[in-house]
Amino acid sequence: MYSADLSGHECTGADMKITRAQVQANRARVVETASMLFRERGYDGIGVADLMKAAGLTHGGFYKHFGSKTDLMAESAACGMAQTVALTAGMDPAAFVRSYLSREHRDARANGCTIAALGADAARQPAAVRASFAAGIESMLAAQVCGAAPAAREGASHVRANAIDTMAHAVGAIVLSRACPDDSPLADEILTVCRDAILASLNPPVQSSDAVRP
Amino acid sequence: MYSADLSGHECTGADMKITRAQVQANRARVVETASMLFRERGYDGIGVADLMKAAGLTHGGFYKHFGSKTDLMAESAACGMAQTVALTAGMDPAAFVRSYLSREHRDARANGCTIAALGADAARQPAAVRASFAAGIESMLAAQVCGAAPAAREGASHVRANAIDTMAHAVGAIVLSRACPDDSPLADEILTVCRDAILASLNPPVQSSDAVRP
DNA sequence: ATTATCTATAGATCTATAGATAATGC
DNA sequence: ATTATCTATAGATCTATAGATAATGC
Repeated sequence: MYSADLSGHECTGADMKITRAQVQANRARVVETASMLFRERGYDGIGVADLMKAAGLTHGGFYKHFGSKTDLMAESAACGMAQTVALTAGMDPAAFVRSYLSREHRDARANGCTIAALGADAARQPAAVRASFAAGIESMLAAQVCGAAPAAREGASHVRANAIDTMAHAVGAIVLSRACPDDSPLADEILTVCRDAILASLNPPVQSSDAVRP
Repeated sequence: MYSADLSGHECTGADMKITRAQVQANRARVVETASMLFRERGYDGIGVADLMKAAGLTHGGFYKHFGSKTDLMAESAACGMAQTVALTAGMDPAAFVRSYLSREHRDARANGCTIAALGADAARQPAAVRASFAAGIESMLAAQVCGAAPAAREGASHVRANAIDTMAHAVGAIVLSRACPDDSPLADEILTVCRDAILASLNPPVQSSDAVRP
């Protein structure tokens, strides 16, 4: 049901057994599949058997790769956040904010920000999962995702604070907008109001917009 | 397990049957209990049987009160958000922000903001649940929770935008902080950074703080 | 020989329903 | 007579494990 065939393994159903590299690839595929399906349905919204099936495997094999479903939550969260860091690396802050607070991002949970999709779920999970989230958040801050740049004018010590603040602001906007019904005017209003407010906070308050010209 | 006895019904175990008013009270108790346990454990984190037990009833009776678990999600969300509106009514914006972005609120999910606890869960639920969230968000905006006040200086049409923006900002800070491990320095840093940023946004940027004096 | 995967299953759960029981309200 | 609650259960799920199978890697 969940879109195409993520499985990319060439060996057909019956003949099982597999090179060392295939084992690694199978494992990685489970992690990537999980990172998407967890974002789509929540940690309690999909079981080990369905995750394995979506990755093209049977569920009995799961425990040869992972100690528990919780372990996979932690690993797939790291995978999802690394994906976001890679995807947004080198974006300028305004471009990042525009893309993060877009309808496209809001409506594509499975490939969107892991924190917005699963942060609240993570709060109810064991420490290992939350540690993975904290590490992922730090990696986003280090990558200066979330537009840390403008704070430079106030000194380097505020760069981090501004990045944290912008990240929280953006995450909250997506969470709020997603909680509303599809096609709800409020859902879109939240997105545009917050997008404009965050964009405004990226620019020195008094400065006009001609700084954008090269 | 879940704290005291919410049940407040005087009739002891065996003798069942109950006045009209008791029926209403039983139903209300289920809704209130659910609004807390859902916030604590998520919509998929507690079942109908345990909810009913926590309310002092057996699970078979559930479907005489509610059409489905989904119906209870929608109703208990409205209950939780009405509780927050009542609790914060008349607070000035700065006081609200200080209390919302406190460690106490972050660490008390069961009695805290329904949107921060369940907004991401709601996104995966049927339209009825999300409609309840949209209505609850509107009621918070109408109550000028989230510090709409300072926008007045820019004209009434911006009051609503500022309230939306502040709500998203605050929700995101709680979601982010809760995703981190207990006692994580990052969890507290997120809270204090965002609290200060939101408080600063409540005051005219250039103005000093002497306006606080009566 | 090792091990990744498979089939099959144990033991808990979960939502929802069916039918019995006993008190209210006409 | 009605109905809120109870006990009991159907039918699906869920996590995790046990043991069989078959290909890799020494």
